[in-house]
Amino acid sequence: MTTPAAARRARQVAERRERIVAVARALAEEQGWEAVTIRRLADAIEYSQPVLYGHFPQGRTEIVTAVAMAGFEELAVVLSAATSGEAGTDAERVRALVTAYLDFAAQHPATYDAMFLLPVLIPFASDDTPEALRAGFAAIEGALTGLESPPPDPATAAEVLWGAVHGLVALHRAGRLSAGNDERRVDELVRLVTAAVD
Amino acid sequence: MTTPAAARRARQVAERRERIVAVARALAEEQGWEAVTIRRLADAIEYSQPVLYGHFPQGRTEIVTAVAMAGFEELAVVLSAATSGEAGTDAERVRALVTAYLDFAAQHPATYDAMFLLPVLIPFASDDTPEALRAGFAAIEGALTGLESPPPDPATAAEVLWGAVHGLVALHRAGRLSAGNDERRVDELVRLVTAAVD
DNA sequence: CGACGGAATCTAGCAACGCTAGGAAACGTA
DNA sequence: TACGTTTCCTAGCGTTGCTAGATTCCGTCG
Repeated sequence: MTTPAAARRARQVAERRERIVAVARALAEEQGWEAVTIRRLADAIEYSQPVLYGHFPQGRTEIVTAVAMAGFEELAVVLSAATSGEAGTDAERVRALVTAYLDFAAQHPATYDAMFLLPVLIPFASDDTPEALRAGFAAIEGALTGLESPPPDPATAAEVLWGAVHGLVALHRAGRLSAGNDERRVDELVRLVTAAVD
Repeated sequence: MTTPAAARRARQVAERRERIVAVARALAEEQGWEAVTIRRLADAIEYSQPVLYGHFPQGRTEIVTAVAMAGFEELAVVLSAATSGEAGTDAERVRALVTAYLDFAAQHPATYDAMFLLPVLIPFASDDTPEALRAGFAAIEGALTGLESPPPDPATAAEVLWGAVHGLVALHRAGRLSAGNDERRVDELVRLVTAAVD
């Protein structure tokens, strides 16, 4: 049986959990993930460190995972929105998708790191891959099947396009790409995807 | 002036430095970079920890950098070799390049991480970028300019292709791509690069 | 209302990390 | 053989993630 008090406690616990995730994400975006330590998080939420392990038994990795999951959900929304508009040429629609992805990565670098760089407790490419990840991938695949001459294997093509965009993000953020050339790289990528015919 | 004794010492110092780098790389490939600690390296070379800081004043990061540099030199060789054969169709030559890159990443995962994932003390996309990095990039760019219908902006196209391949490596190693689909992804990437016409 | 019992929370500490100051030892030179 | 420099080690600082055990709080029930 659930007494009112227990319900209230459960709510408080959930709220505190959210607060931890929010603080972790904000701190990561402001000062990088190496600044996100259990001690600092504990200070921020004004509890002792063991409390954090009550919420996240797997420790720091599980907190990073929570931020990553939030990011995947946001990214799925962003990509779906970018591909929902049916209008425009092939190139315009692909560009909208790519740009949306790049913008997301640029606006939330630390969150993006949690999603794609840091070790995290999410089952990928598996049967129980979370819905948000499937949705994001589906948006990419959908954009490709909607092309005038769709690729022969859309699922694989989606993986490649995803890889290409992720690669640009990774190299760009690591400072490996020529500066002030972002536009041209997008042009080139769009050209590759849309100009390829069998 | 350099006495014979000093020359011998210099040689010994250089050898020990190489030994540190070799042990770090081997340990990283066997157990991952998180297992590469100063204490363990010191144990392995049978010296105390401060000795390592004599060789690498910037600490652990500088050791990772040394491994990364070795990797960049090897990668440049591999890519040059893959693009040197003039024979074959466009698709075959691009495939050779891509495959060489993917193979290198698969065979030296930890080294690849040092080169592209971990924080490192190398000036990228700058005037004093090391020669090995330029050479690797030049190999990619060269393969593209050698196409039947070269891309309008080869340097940018090389960045994009490099990003695409790196993205595939990154996603693949993070377990984000469907298993047993590697061949098809390469097919698709080659298709994109070679089938694109202005 | 008051005492019990379980849950929630904190204090304190472990082992490991990167890194460094300061003293000891080894070695080349005179 | 004695000096002085270079090389090296011992010991320790501050930090990390994480946890065992004591303590405090709080809802429930007599």
